[in-house]
Amino acid sequence: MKLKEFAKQVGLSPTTVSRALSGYPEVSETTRARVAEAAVRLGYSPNVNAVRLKTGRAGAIGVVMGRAGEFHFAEFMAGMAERLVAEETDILVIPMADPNQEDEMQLYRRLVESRRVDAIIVHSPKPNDERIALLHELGMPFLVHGRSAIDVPHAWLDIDNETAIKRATSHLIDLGHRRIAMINGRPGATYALHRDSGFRKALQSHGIEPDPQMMASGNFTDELGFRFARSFLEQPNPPTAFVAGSMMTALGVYRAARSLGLQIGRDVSVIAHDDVFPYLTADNMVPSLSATRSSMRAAGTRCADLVLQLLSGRSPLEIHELWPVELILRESTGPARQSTS
Amino acid sequence: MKLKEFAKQVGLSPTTVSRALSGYPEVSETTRARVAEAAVRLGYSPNVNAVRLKTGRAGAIGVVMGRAGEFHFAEFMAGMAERLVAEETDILVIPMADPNQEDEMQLYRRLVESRRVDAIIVHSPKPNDERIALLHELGMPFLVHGRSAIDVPHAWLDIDNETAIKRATSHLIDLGHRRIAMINGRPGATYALHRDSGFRKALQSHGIEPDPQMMASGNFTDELGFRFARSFLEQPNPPTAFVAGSMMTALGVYRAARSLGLQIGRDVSVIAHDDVFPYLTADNMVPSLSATRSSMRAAGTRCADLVLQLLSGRSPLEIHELWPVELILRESTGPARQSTS
DNA sequence: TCTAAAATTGAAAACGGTTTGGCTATTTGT
DNA sequence: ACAAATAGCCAAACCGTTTTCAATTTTAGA
Repeated sequence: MKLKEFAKQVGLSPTTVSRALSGYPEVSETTRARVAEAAVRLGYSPNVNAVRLKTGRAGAIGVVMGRAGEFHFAEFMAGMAERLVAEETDILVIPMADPNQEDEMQLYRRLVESRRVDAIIVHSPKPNDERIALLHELGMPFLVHGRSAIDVPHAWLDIDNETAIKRATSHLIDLGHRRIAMINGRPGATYALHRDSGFRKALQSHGIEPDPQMMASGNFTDELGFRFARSFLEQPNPPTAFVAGSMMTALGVYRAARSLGLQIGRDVSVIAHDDVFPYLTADNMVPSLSATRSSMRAAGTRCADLVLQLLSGRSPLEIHELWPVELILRESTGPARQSTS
Repeated sequence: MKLKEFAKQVGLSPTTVSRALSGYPEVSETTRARVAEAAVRLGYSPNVNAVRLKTGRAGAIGVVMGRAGEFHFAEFMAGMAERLVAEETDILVIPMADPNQEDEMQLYRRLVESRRVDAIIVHSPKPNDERIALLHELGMPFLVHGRSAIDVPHAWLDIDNETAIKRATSHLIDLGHRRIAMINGRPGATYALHRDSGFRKALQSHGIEPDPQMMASGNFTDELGFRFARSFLEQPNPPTAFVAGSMMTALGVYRAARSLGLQIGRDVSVIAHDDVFPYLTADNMVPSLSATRSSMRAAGTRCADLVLQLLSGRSPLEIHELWPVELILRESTGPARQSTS
């Protein structure tokens, strides 16, 4: 059913019908009601592609998905979905071919030029992120999930990784731990740098020298958690506590400790960052996992909200949100045992 | 840069330029080359919305995302992305408001009518799935990931859940287990029914009566895995083996067994279904987890491929793929211990 | 009651491409 | 050498809306 045909059925011009449905003020209330009723009855809905062509709006916000198949991703998108379901906006997932730098820029450029999305959400930015510079230059509205130090105005939402990890680390120090290992995320990303910084600051303020032998970084997988933890624990002077980057990493750390006969919370303490997944909860681990916690889903919802604000004209300069992170202490952290050496 | 302007620059008519870029045969090779070069040089690319309006193609395939934030989802999409990155097609994620039946139908109906997608992938169908009937009725191309018994022609790709679970269960029986618990997925979905069926058939062919006290189903979370396993193990006549629906469920089962001082692989055997996640691998668990395995990512890639075939005219009736599932035995399964009763 | 202003409605021009049908030059076949 | 076929290109119609601008009807003011 096309507008023209529908308009004829209702006995009005396409113009008026269009206005009635789009809620313009210059159409009488009675007419609007009549049109609305007829639309439902006859099952008319405007052709999206025509609307988009005419208005220039794409009705979608874009998210570029890397190859790594991050488990955070689904949760973030579920959050976005929660907000977007009420709007006439959907999520466009753009597959990224290779982690190749140049290709990625090309991808963003094409994405912008193709006008398939009204805005883009950029994930895990680096301090000097080319994508941000590019999007700004191209005039595409975008929001950064995470932070960048780049000297280009942009909207962002981030969690306070530095403070979170600083508090977590300080807490371990307060418990008497002096040899603390750190398993961080992908090197290069700002969030990893912030966590590193929080970690170092906590140590420093207690006069402890960070030991590069006990600091590692990589993808958030149980495998890496295990490998790193295991290798650290097998060192001559092993750590008594771990700060882990994710729930999966924590699973690996638990496994490593167990495999060496160490009891978590007594022989070794662990704090991890928890993005709050419905399928894997820190509280349920054995022993329950102390964690810095911030809901990925909530972030997705809020990011969607902010993007919508951006699209309705709010300045990117006003959109900066730094979310505090909870520190939830459970059984995986305990006082440091006396050194046996 | 618009077509008209670009055509003028190249010194050709819009018609010829359009044809040259779209690869129509009635344009000479030299002209085509010239146009292609100029397009790159001048940075011309057709307005997607105009193309879509004219051709009626949306250039996207739709996936409806439920609220549950399934962790499989991201992996499946990553797989799709692998295939789609080469095409001019992207993934449209449609947020689903409520798990409300009527609303979901309404959502699909609107999605089809809005012409935002060229095809839809339907997940976790039920034996008599209304969505399939609806999409068929509306004439929207779609592919079902999973299976349905509904009497409507449709393309599908599924893994052989029944055989997988049957083999897994049979293997446990061969090891001497007689009391085997089953923790299945969301009731209602065909895959869960197939698994149930495989489970029962294995028992039956060995003359074992399934015990409803040791069968449960629900979301794939570690929490439910733990709860069910724990309650089963605390029964007067506890199971000696578990068939678990997912990796997360298995984590919960491991936890439950440990919490009761039972050793996995010796006191209790566990087999789970593994969708192959990069961040949580069965091989790395302690003890390593025996599993029925099938790559979710590969399924995503193949589904994308099949949808593209569907769109280029292949009949849905020809598209039926049933993938075999590997059974990988590791340390979590072992011979049943003699009953202590 | 009559006119100016306000409230409604419509006709037609975009939006930016693709594609039908027609029109010239070339080839090709005999 | 000539008719028929083929290549290569273009003008114009069309896809289904939104929106400008103008026309018409009501309402308000004097």
